[in-house]
Amino acid sequence: MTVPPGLPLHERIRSDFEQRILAGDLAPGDRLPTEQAVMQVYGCSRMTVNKALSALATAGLIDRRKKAGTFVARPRVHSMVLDVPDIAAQVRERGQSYAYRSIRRRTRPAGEGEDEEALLAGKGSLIEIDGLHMADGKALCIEFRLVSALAVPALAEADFATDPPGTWLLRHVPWTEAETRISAVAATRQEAEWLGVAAGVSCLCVERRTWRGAERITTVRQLFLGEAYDMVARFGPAQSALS
Amino acid sequence: MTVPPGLPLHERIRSDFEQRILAGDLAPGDRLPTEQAVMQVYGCSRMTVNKALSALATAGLIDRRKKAGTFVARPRVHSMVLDVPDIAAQVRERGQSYAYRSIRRRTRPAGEGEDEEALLAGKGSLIEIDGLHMADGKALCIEFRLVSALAVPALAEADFATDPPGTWLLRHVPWTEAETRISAVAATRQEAEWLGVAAGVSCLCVERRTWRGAERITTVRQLFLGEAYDMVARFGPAQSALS
DNA sequence: CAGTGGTCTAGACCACTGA
DNA sequence: CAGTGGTCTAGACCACTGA
Repeated sequence: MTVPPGLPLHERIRSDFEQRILAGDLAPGDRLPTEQAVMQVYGCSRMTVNKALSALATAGLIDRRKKAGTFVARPRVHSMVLDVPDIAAQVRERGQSYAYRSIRRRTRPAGEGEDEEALLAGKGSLIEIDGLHMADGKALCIEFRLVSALAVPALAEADFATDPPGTWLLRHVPWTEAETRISAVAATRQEAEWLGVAAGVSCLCVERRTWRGAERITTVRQLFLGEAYDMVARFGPAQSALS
Repeated sequence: MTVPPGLPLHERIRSDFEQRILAGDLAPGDRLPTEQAVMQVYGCSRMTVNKALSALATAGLIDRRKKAGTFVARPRVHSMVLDVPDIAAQVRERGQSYAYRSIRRRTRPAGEGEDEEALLAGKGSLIEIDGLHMADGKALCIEFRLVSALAVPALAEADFATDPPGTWLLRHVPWTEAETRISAVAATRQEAEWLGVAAGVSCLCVERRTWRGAERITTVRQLFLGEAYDMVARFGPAQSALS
């Protein structure tokens, strides 16, 4: 009864079990009461209980099996929520000035036989956009981007004075799927020169491919100065699905 | 009617709208039919429609506002699902042999005044576990770990012959929250020596802090040889909540 | 075969909020 | 104030699966 009364009943039930699980009061493998039992405890209908427990099952906190019952799930290791930062916003948040500086922008045919480029271009050509993300006038990240000209016809008239290409694309070509690969590389001489550091400096390399439905939109390779940048991933057992 | 009949109705409704959204047939900002309208189309009760659309709202594909209606959401940029790899499993998947090689294992008091260590140790001491992840006898990753002795008393008797410390901890001390920080660093001379490479080589640095409820469990810093390793993050608009 | 969760109905009252 | 989604009920039938 110390619970805020504004909360819907199904959320209160969900939250109650969630807390008992997170506190370790209910350990992995433990059996939860049946829906019938929970109904009686909360004095509500079965649908309300089902809604609460289904949410926990979707979130991966519990496993439900017919006849057997409901059990606290083993924690899953393999997925975390990764915050993908908006570079411009993040730079400004730190109180620095942000700027995008273009290195190259041109349209060209896809390389012959190169699967990756051909896949991206479809039956059209490629738009190549390379540039630097600057923080307080200093290079923070160098970015090499390829965009399918067919998929994004409006790009020809795009101006990156206000928004860098990534932000522009997000605003104009909503994507549905993306794949990001993260690794560490040493900057090549050319890359280091653009970044204003010595060749061989360690960089965080982010490669991202983006789709809209089945259609490939863009491929980008970003090299961040390793010390100046990092990414944070958080995990609460699929909390994102709950709140 | 070409739909597999085995699918529950609410999932079919959800899937129908999901596909129309992902295909771009319904664009961000577009309004979906009201629950009343969907009821009539599918010839079902409102609860069934509500279950389908609520799932899409939870997944972030649609926004629902009273009186105004239901709308296709703008794609969110800021969260992706990061696959956190189980190093041992991943090495074996590549057909290589996996081994964990201990470098150091000892119990010591927390450093004085060091907030991070003190926080982790609580009122107890720290267990320090450093080691190498080996693939086919070659070092792939060096790992520096601190564990709260209070939080994990069973660790004293743990044997890492079969499972490396990370896997052991996961099996024995289910965590509820973790925070991962990813960056690129150059290996120090000492680190490079353990890894069997030249000093200054670029490494992917993964730092993770793990909680169980409010209690800190472990802190780990892993240095992967950048070329030998990468991480993949995928995004479908919170698909994880759906499937 | 009996207990459990999965699904669905046909209603109801309400809070919110845009017209 | 009227339309919309949020929540909840008191039932029902069913599929699954462990005893």
